[in-house]
Amino acid sequence: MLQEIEVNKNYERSADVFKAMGHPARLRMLAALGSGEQCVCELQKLVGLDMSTVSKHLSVLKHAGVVSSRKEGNWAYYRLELECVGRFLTCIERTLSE
Amino acid sequence: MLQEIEVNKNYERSADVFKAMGHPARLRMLAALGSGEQCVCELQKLVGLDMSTVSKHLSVLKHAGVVSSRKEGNWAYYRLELECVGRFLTCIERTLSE
DNA sequence: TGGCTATTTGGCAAAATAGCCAAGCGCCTT
DNA sequence: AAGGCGCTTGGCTATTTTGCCAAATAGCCA
Repeated sequence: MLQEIEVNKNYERSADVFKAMGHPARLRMLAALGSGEQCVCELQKLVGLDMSTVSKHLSVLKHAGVVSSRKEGNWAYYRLELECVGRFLTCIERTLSE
Repeated sequence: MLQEIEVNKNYERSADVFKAMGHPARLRMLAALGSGEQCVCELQKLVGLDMSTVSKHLSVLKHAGVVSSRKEGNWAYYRLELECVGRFLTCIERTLSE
């Protein structure tokens, strides 16, 4: 069943959320964050990109409101803010595999 | 509640879905398609962009598997394929408004 | 056939994005 | 204080995306 969706609305903010998630590395990091917060160093190992690139990716996600971060000593920990990511990702994969 | 998300997986395809949805005009058209299929001409009036631009936007969505299309006479009708869009959009808006 | 309509495609310029390296910042340890 | 570590920021280039116009395609109707 489809829900009621408003057409006459500003979709800028929501589009930013989608855009933020529209990158394989960012999506993989979000998947990892699904099981709890992670430091940048772990996420960097996961995606195998330059640390600075990872940092910028995370900043995109943070700006869009998908994740939040906290500092602890030298480390920065990122956490998922959008709790429905997993469900939607599952739905996408189910649809794609049809 | 978060679902189990696999980390070691190819997120290229899913990322393409998000990327496709990551544009205000495309998101607005998807919102419209939430209440049933529409011809390109209607969607064009909705977003107010050049017809050719709208056509390209729709082709992005179709390529990603978010919508499908059928031809009938002069018209092309587009339909939503990803049924969870509405739910996710609602979740995003709820999260953004916190 | 010819003209009209709806849509798609090609091509282009402007803007946005992704990746790296180098440099900077703040905290920690010595 | 000095150096190391984790992370972020600045800057650059290469690539991708967006939007328009113009042209092509295809169906409908007189």
